[in-house]
Amino acid sequence: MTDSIIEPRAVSGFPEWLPEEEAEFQRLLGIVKKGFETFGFAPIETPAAELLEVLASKGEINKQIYTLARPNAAEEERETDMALHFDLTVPLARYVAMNFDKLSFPFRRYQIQKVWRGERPQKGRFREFYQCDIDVIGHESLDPLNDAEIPAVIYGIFTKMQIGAFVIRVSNRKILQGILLEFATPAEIAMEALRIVDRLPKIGADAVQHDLETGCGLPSELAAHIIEIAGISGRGADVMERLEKNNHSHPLYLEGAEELKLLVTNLAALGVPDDAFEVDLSITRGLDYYTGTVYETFLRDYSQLGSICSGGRYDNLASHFTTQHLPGVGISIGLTRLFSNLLDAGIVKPSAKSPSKVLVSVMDRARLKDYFSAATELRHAGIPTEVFLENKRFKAQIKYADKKGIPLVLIAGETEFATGTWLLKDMRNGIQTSISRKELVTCVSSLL
RNA sequence: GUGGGUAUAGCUCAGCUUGGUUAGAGCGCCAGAUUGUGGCUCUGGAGGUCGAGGGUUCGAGUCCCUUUACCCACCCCA
Repeated sequence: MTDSIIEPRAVSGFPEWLPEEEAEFQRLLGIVKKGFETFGFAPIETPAAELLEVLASKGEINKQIYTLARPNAAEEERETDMALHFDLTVPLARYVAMNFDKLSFPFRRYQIQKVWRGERPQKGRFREFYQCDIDVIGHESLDPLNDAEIPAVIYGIFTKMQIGAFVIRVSNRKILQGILLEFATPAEIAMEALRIVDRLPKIGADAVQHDLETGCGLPSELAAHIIEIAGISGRGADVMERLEKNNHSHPLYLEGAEELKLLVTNLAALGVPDDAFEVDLSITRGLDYYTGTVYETFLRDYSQLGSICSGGRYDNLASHFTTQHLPGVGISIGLTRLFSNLLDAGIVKPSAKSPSKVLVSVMDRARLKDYFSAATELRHAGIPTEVFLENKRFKAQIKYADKKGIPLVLIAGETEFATGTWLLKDMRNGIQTSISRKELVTCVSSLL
């Protein structure tokens, strides 16, 4: 045996958590899952790998896509056409196109899976991370009411997470697009202009004005007007009022305003309070497949964390895979990034290191069967229980419960066996109570 | 891809400017004080090729060069 050990190193950008952190992550994951299902979204899972051809359906192969390879495979059996999915939208498009005849529309699905991107990792940016997606896919058409319901899903989830005040910001790309088209801006230029406007909060009005003029060739008056409109934000009703005072008449503009109004007027009934919602016309999202409503969600006290959930409406999900017309609307929560930020900020705290609620200590190894049957009773009652199996002093057993965050310790030695009255110690306050062996489950339950 | 920074104990870091006995601290870990009781305290202990390679020097954790890794920011995004 060689005495050289390989220095253990994890791949940068591929995060992993300690048990007490992972438990918290799983708790949040459960909230997301429940939140999605509460709105009738059905879970699906697609493979980690797709054919490169499928992932590259939008034209070029994204620089950030990882392919799969077997470095030791013989030359002739090397597969180079498999790649890890980069998001969940393209796999969804493929899935819907393939199963079109078996799915019922509108199709409401959620998908919580890891995705992989070849990025340079840094704080809050990973190469492997969880995306939690919901989408509603319509066939031929999808009512704008679907757009209105999405904020309610988001609101429900982040409220349950108890991660502080947050705000869902919503806009509709058709509004700015309509204005640009009204002034005869070519479609591609309009698209580019929206991308620039998206950076308004980040780089400021002057920089955007400059970029719109020099980058897109917009007349300075139009650029200024776009910035003015994009600068509108606030309570839904107030923004709608301001928009109605504008005299724009382009059909796209009117459509966008109408859709936004539908969303705004239904929020209260859908359970989204005013203080968690804002219309912000500067939100356009850089991605060009969004065609109408767009969403971004921020924590009020930690806006520097960036958007914790975003998405929007698109015209046609799977135009590369089918001739069926499939409009949709969806959002994605980047749970890994959110979780890692929440941990750093101390908004979520690591939980206990073990799910165990009871540690059965073993004082007398000759009575093992008594300890095991007590544990079995507790387990049958659904109470996570472990028995201390190592041959160590009692002190070490108590210490173990303390370190693992196990709240209750069941104790029985010579005296207890003699009287049939065991001890139950509550580690949280140090209080130790004598309990009848027969009432074990009842007593434990009442302390949990 | 562009620009900065860091690398010393399991973890967080000091030591480097002004090179010089056995390289330190806090936390964590193990043991004991208390052989049926954790957290607090005290005592003791284990644990380091000072990222790697080369150079300068009588002598390098410290100075110089190379290299690798990681971190942060930009771009973009979740």
